[in-house]
Formats: sequence, C-alpha cells, structure tokens
Amino acid sequence: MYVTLDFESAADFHTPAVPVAKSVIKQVANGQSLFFEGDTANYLYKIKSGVLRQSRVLPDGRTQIISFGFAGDIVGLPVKGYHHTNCDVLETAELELIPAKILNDPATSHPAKSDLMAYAMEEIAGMQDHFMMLALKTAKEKLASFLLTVSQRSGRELGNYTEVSLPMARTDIADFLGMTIETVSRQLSELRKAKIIAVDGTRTVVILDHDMLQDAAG
Amino acid sequence: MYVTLDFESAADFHTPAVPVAKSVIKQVANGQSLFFEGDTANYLYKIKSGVLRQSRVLPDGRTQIISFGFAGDIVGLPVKGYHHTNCDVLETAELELIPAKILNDPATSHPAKSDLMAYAMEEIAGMQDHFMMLALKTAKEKLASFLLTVSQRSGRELGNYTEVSLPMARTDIADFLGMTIETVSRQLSELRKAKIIAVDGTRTVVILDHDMLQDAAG
DNA sequence: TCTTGGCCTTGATGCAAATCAAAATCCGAA
DNA sequence: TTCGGATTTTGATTTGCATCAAGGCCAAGA
Repeated sequence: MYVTLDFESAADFHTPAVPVAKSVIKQVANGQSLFFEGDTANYLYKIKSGVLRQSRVLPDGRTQIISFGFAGDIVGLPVKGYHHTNCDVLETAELELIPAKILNDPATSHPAKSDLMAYAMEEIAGMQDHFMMLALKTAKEKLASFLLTVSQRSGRELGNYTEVSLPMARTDIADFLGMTIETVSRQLSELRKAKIIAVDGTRTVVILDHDMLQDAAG
Repeated sequence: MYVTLDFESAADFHTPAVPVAKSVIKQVANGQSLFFEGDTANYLYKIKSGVLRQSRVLPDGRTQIISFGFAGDIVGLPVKGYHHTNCDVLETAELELIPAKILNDPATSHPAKSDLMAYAMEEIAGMQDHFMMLALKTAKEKLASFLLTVSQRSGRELGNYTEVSLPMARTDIADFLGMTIETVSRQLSELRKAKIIAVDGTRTVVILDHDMLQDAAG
C-alpha cells in the first residue's frame, strides 16, 4: 500500500530582496509515493541514498518502468509544470527536495540550478541507451545489461565478485525491460546455471564472471 | 551517399563587452548529415521546416532511430560537449543554428537559451512515450501510433481525410519502432485492407478513418 | 522502349518469448 | 517456529514476429 507524501509544509522559505531558494533533506521510507503522473510539480528530488522507481501506466493497465533512480540521480523534472510519471520509493531514501519554482523564475538562484540542464541532457542520453536495449536486444542481452547497470550504480565489491542487491520485484524488472516475469526468471536461471551469477534469496545477485556477463550483454 | 556539413565558417561572431551569441539560418538539402555520434557539438539545430532523422548504431551494426525531427523541434543537445547520435536530413530543411557555447557560459545571452531547458524536459517526456511504444505495444499498435504522431506533426487536412507524407524509408520506420521492414509492410497492408488508410505510392498515406486508427493504436 | 537496381510487398517457415498452468520458495505475522 | 499469502520458478504450449525467399513496382538511364 502506497502513501503519498505532502512536503508543502517541509520547506520554510524566506523572501529576501534577491530570492535564494533553499533545499531541504528528507528521509522517505520504502513503499511511499513521491508523486503521481499529472501532479503539479512542487519539487525535484536529488537522491542522496536509496532507490526510487519511476513508472507510467497505459489506460489498459500495461505498465512501463521508465527508470530506477539511484544515488546521484535527479528525478521529477516536470513538463509544463506537471509530473509525467509516478514515482515510488523501493528502498528507503534520503532525498534533497529542490523547489521546482527555480526552473521558472530566472531571478531565483539555487545551488543545484546550474546542474539541472547538464543533468537533463545526460538523462536524454541515458534514455537513448535504454531505447537500444528495448528495441534491439534479446531477453538474455537485456537481463545481462540490466545487471551490469545496477552493479555499476549500486554494486558492492566482494573480493573478485560483485554483490548486487535488487530492491525491485521481478515484475518491475520485467516492466523495465519490456518482457514478462517468467522470462526474467528463466534468464536469471540460465545465467545461474552458466555460473555467470549466483542468486542468494530473491533480491541479491552475485556477479561471478563479469566478462561473461559483459559478453552476454552483447 | 551522405555528406557532412561544416558550419564552422557560417557563424560570424563579434565579441562585445556583454557577449550576445547570434543565430544563423541555413537551408540543408535532403541526404546531408548534420553531425555524427561522437562529434564535438558546435551547434544545436532548431528546425524551421523539413524533416531530420536522429539515429544510433550498435557495434554489430544494428540501428535504432532515436527520433524524427519536425518543424519546431530542437536537435543536437550535447552531452558533455559531444553529440551522441547521428543526424541526417530526410527532407530539405531550414535550420536555425544555435551556438552550443551558450549552454556552458552563463554570461552569454541568446534568444533561444531560455527555451532549451523547457525543450529538454519535453524531449524527456516524448522519449518516455516512445518507451511505452517500444516495450508495450504490438506491431499493429506501433504502426498506428506512428502514423497518428506523424499526422499530428506534419499532416495535411484533405476534407474529411488527412494526408501524411512519409519522408523516411520503410527501413527507418522499422528501426524507429523496433521491428522489421516486412512487418511494417504487412501492417500497412492490413490497415489498408481494413479501409483505415489508403496508400498512394510508397511515401504518402491518407488516413481515411481517424477513429479506427486511434483504436488500432490501443 | 527496355534494362537495371533499389525499395517494397507478399508468402512460407522457424523460433524466441508470451501465455497458461502448477509447483516451489520466500517472508512477514502470529 | 509455523502458517498462509505473495512472489518466484519451472514446465507445456501457443503465437506474433523474425527470418528466409521470391516476386513486383518504380524511377533513372541506356
């Protein structure tokens, strides 16, 4: 059960002669929703720690995960003032709340403001990579690429191996990669049988052979 | 055969006390290339008329069309100073060349500068729509959605019908939608047999029943 | 007009992943 | 620790799209 948060009262603005917007750091627990598609965008969120999930849903219920957000990412860039995805917390996160109004008002200064354009352009490039993935890769290549990406973003070195925690459910992985949970599961099993990865419980994967995984990613 | 253009000499900058970058309008013919993946980004291009194609190619040769650019679009947003797609002209275009340097230097002013952030955010939203298309839709839904989109961007009203010209080859449509040319062709034929569209030559489609096409788009 | 070559369409077949269906496992609550 | 529901895995079957293959169309040039 997801609960939507209201940060309206969280920011405590002053209005000096030269407006300088302030940021607030908030911790948000697993399972909470930051915003929904169509909401007025009050804040952008810079992730200090934790994992977020951005998704969109077609009228008939088909779901696409747009991105998983890790530490360093900024989520919630609005279009014409509105959010265009849903955003939920998968792993309790520390977030820097950046007032969305800094985007509209050229006179308002904010430490994060100059980063935003660069971040937007990087996000565009990242989404193009995701296109290649969705349109051109096989199920095995998709899953291998996904594991490599998550490992780069939040993997823990463990001697020769890398431990990757997957805070998202198989459904989320499937909806991110454009395939079914059964196919996700089967491909994980095949990588496990090939000794490329080991699976510990359902939410932890250890990369045993990074080179083989890279090959599998195409 | 594509030819790359060099606009280095096109812009004629002065360096006044308060730098104000100038734009130049250029006409570029069908078949020319504006830039390639990896090129240093000297300009962004605002499309006044015509059609552009942005693409990326995997090492093994598989191609993904990232977007088709129509009048009003801005293409060539760089990442860390470099272009991350190839860009070719499909239909002779009038382009406003916007110097990329205005992105880096906060002191430089330019009429288009304030638009760029808004445009970047809209592009992100547009790419998310494309995700839904690639990952969730069937071949028939993809092609119907594609025709509707092109019709919105560059369709001509013809009484009750809408005439849509397709300046791109079947290969481009296929590489944009993540399918093969054979499947594109088959789906076009089915829409034609269902009297939803009429096909005139290979590059012109007339939408006969907009509602049915919308249904087919899912 | 005939030829050539590049697209595009249509047809036949194969395969990767979806769907349908159980069984196994995980994990939080009592 | 056991229980029970949710999630994940595995198996059997179907299917939509890719692949392989052939033929048609159209424009440019001989």
